[in-house]
Amino acid sequence: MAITMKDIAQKAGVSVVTVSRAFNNKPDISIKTKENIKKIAQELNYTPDALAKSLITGKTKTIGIVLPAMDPFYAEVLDGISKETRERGYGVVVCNSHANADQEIELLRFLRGKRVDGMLIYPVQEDSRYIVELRNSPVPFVFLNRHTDELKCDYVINDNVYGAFLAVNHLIQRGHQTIIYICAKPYASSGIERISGCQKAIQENGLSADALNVVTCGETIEACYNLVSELIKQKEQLNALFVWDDKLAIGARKAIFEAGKQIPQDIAIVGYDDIEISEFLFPSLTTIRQPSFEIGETAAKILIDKLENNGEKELKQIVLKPKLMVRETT
Amino acid sequence: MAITMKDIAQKAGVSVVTVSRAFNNKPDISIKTKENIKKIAQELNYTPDALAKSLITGKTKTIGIVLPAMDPFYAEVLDGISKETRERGYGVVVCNSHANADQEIELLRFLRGKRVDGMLIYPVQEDSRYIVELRNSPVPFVFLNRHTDELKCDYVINDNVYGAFLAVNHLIQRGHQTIIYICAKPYASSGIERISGCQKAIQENGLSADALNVVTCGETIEACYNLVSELIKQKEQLNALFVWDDKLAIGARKAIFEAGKQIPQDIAIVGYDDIEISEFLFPSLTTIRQPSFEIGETAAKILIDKLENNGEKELKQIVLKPKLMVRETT
DNA sequence: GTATCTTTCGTAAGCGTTTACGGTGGCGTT
DNA sequence: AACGCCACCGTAAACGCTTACGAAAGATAC
Repeated sequence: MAITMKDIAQKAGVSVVTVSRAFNNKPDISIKTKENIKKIAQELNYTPDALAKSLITGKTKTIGIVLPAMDPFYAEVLDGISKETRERGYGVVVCNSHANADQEIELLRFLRGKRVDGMLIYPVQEDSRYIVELRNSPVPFVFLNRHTDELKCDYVINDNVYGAFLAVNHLIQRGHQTIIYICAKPYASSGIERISGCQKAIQENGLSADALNVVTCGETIEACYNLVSELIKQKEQLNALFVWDDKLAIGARKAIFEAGKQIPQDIAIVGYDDIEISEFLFPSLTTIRQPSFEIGETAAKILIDKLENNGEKELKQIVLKPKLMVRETT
Repeated sequence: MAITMKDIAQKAGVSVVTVSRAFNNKPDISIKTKENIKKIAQELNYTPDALAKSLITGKTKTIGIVLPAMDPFYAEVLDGISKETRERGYGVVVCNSHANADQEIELLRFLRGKRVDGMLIYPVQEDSRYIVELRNSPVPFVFLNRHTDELKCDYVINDNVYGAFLAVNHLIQRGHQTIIYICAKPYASSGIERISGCQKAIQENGLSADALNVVTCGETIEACYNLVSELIKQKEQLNALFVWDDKLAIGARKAIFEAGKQIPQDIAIVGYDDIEISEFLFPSLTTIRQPSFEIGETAAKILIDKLENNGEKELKQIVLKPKLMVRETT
């Protein structure tokens, strides 16, 4: 059994209430008693029971996080969240939905059960069940890098339209006339927006709509590797690739090199995210930098602000601008 | 305010106890009442308060996880843990110590406060404060991929001595006479063991001790990139590199390519971990595969087994064998 | 018709905290 | 001597749930 306040109270010859007050540094306990209590707590290696405390205060000082996967990109988002929550005295419960809508719902319930004060959610968006789940939930939340018209809520996203525009525009300015977009999640808000960003770049540069070719791909490196290998075999004029994210771009690169083609001479390639390794690939990867750390940090800030001034009802919908990082693959 | 059993009890015209019993499917509640209660709970979108439940049962059905960082390798360990915990009905609270001993201690306390049933710990091992912290803690735990002589406890590790041996032995058999080991954590158990594995390979192949050169490196890709760039400038005979992990190996590759050298013709390179992207680099990375997923899965299994048969006192110390993955960089 | 057993439910207590409120004793004031 | 005040601490109730125990009602037995 763990040590409780009762044990300390007994040993100190005071009541449990006095012990509680001593820990919370209330002014109506004498300094002597406080010190004595703290000394005894130290000796017994007492750890306060956060469950009991939360039960009564109604606050857990914890926020729940739901991510669809755990890869370098999400890790950076998580670091941003961690930084902010740590500074503000909050703990986090991180959950991985494995990009599965069922598990996502389960996790939402799990976190509600744990009475987290708020949630940061990177929804899968396979279907819209998560929306009814959230609508019926009393727990405040902020979306990470996703939004939906079906639910008015706070979010922090990067401007996917603009990001995709930057990528395709850059490829066109490098002289490419037909561009293939390898898209992993055409159903998610980010997918839809990026496709429209691609189209915008095509239009503004006066190319015809069929200059853009959107291909759907699985979310593993291997899937992208296989897909690009196939594309190279089939298409004669494949010379500009915009890939869903940097991770998949690694698969694409491999397929290109193995086909004996040069990057960027034969085929140019642009990724998305700018994860840490992108800069250190050889040739280094041209990509669209998402402010991943900042997305996490900002979302956490908005959520905690909201938790602490309960009044605040105003929606915060932040759109961060991505940035084109021109490197050696274009 | 969230819905409680009291609300349901009122609406159903029964007592709170009956509601509790209905949810736990006790046999002494009529089927009719059970169904009615469950229907009402559904309507009100009731979520049981896990805090209150845990307070009284003494179990949270949650295990705490402390990781020193969040990168592709740890993500795989985490996936292994997730799989096992999910199947056994446990939730997880994931924490990142940022390879910082102070934060690690804080997290250990945080998790104890949250009354997790057990912990899975990947200790930083910068100093030994975590040991006294754990010694004074009533919470069962299992170490992930680390161990120490100072504390008799359960762990699941990969055989670092053997892994390093495989790497260096492979380089020697490829004809290399002098080998540089770029080591990131010479103080941790894994670091110490890998260095000794390197030495063993040197000895068994009849080379003199100074054929091995251990260099300490920071833990970022950039640090390794800078280090290897310097090494190339300084050393004439640098032709075989064994690098701490695959992530750092990416930095090393870049430095080598930029210096105009070829891999593996001029310089051969072996990594450690075999993260997903290693296979898809070009040239693909020869590396030592750690069974990362399995480490997480096994550790979780041991911990939960221990939690569920309280009797079990026997220490489980599992050593998994790493595997040499020969690819194109050697 | 009484005794006994079953089924189905309620009452009371408690998990480890916090918070509102009340009480004691010592001191200064008049 | 009576009063009030302040510093310090205790009592009681509550948070939402579970568990042990008991009780009311119907069913079964003789």
